[in-house]
Amino acid sequence: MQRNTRQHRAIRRVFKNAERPLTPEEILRYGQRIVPSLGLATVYRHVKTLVGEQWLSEVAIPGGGVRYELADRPHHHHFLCHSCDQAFDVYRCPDEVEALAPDGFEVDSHELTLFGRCAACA
Amino acid sequence: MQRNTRQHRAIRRVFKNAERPLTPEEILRYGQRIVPSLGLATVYRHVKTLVGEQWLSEVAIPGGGVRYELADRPHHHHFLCHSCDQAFDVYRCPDEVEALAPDGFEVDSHELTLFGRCAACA
DNA sequence: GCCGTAATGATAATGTCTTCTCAATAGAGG
DNA sequence: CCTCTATTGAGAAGACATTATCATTACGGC
Repeated sequence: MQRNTRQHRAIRRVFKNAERPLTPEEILRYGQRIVPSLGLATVYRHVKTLVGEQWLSEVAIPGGGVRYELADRPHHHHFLCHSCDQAFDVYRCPDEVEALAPDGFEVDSHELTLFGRCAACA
Repeated sequence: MQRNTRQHRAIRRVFKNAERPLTPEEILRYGQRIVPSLGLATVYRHVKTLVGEQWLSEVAIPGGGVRYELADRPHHHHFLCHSCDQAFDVYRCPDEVEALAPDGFEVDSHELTLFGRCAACA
């Protein structure tokens, strides 16, 4: 991952354009619009590297598969549309979440996922 | 699943005693304390049936595997300890969660998961 | 433009979780 | 207690996501 290949540029461009977390299949699909020959193995290879470089971060959504998004986004949560199965960002967060844990439990992070239908599907 | 077998009773007892969501492996381990010969296939068979009967419900925790819990529990959320990898219940919930979604999005459910160390591990 | 080699992409292999198969076992009605 | 057959349990098989293999391609320094 030291050469500046078309595939590498394409994958980074896909994330720069995306406003939401993407699955490997979505990355492949969008990337192939830029480099039609792009293969799934290359997607996985670069995603792994980019996560290691902290350029991407993993998004774990209950029920859905693993997704990835730019690591530099501020704290936020996600919405999963059960109609089109796409994930979206939610930039609002309930306060005092850490205080919800039972006594004696140490909270160091939290995930909030909303489920329903996105604006396009509703 | 019409006969009242030792295995069936054991699996239901495990859930009645459990205060937290269990993975298939945990169900197997606890169930074998009651019926030592219990096999994993039997666990999966009964879990599937019990979910169909709405006696159990699936708990999707980001990052962790699938877990199951009694379906009759009131609305609550979960805590995943990254030290012992056990899930726990959290019976407090932030208000107005549904209002967090962007305009035009219809929310019909939500999941909140806290991560950290449980009381026993902290 | 050439060359060395990193990157690619098709496919095989892997790992993990879940379900299927089938001979042996054990509920439960008579 | 017998008999019928649903259930069990061990292992095989399947499904799925991710990673490894390796011949081919194409960056990029010279």
